Amino acid sequence: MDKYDCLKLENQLCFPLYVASKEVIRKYKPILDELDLTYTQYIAMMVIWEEKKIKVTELAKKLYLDTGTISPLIRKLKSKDYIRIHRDEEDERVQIIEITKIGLDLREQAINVPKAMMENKCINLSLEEIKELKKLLDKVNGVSYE
Amino acid sequence: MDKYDCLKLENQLCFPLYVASKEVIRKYKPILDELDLTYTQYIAMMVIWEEKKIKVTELAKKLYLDTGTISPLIRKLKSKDYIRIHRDEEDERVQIIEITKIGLDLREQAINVPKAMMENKCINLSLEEIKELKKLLDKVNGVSYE
DNA sequence: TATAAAAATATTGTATACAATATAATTGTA
DNA sequence: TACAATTATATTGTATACAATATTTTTATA
Repeated sequence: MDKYDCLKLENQLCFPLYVASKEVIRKYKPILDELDLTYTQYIAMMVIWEEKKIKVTELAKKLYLDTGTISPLIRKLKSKDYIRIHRDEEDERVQIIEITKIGLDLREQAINVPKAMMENKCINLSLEEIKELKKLLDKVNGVSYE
Repeated sequence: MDKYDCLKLENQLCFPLYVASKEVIRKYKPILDELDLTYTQYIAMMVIWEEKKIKVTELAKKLYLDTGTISPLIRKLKSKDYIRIHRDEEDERVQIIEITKIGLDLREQAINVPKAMMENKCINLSLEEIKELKKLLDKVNGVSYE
């Protein structure tokens, strides 16, 4: 018990958080490789599949991503023809993302991703623990349920 | 309730995990800026402060980092004179990291980092919740207590 | 004891991330 | 209605990350 205890890796919350995030994303990789998607591209597509049409700013906000990350990300998704991009006629600053036919087809394949993660037991927690973990993380993120 | 529910962002565990990790690291930034350390450099220094002397491979293992990440990381810490690096005489492949005087001095300043994170209420959880969250994350990471 | 396998690093390539800065379009206001 | 403030994006710079590949040294084995 000395004054340096607060600097021990094992006493941090941030570190297991950082490790868990990276390790879970790493487990997605072989599964997402089959869809030619990275993890970041996958969560972006999740939003786009849901919304069909969304402004770049809204997408960035939902994903908690910076403009410097979003710009090349949507360029990439566009180059894969999963999305189309056009300017808003009402406001020329705004870019609107729209899902393409190919993007929608990808969704059908993507349904197997969560299934595969489950089956490979990629997260070693019970359903109860997963729920509890998600609740705590949402609280950290300031996400509230109504 | 349709077949696409499993692809909704709000139904994922990975996403709040990914967001929480990034957001917590982002909150460290202004505090670590004063020590001229990035988050990754900070957790590396935590290990080195504790061990005083450690092989690169061991450090990489403790931090769950790839050789492609560790190599430039230790180069950076060396350029800041926080560490010294020399080859193991027993095994010429091995690099040994050692803390310097400057590196040890930094530790005294770093003691204020966890304090500052607390005081700024950077993580909006009770002590009880933090403990529970850490326990769940450690389980995800396959870390066990004895 | 050659030689294959393993271990420790380094390097290259691709993809994030975010801060800071810049630019163009829009909106608010004196 | 000029002009400042705001908004939406893009770009640049720095730092991660990890997979794949290469190199050097050590160890294991035929």
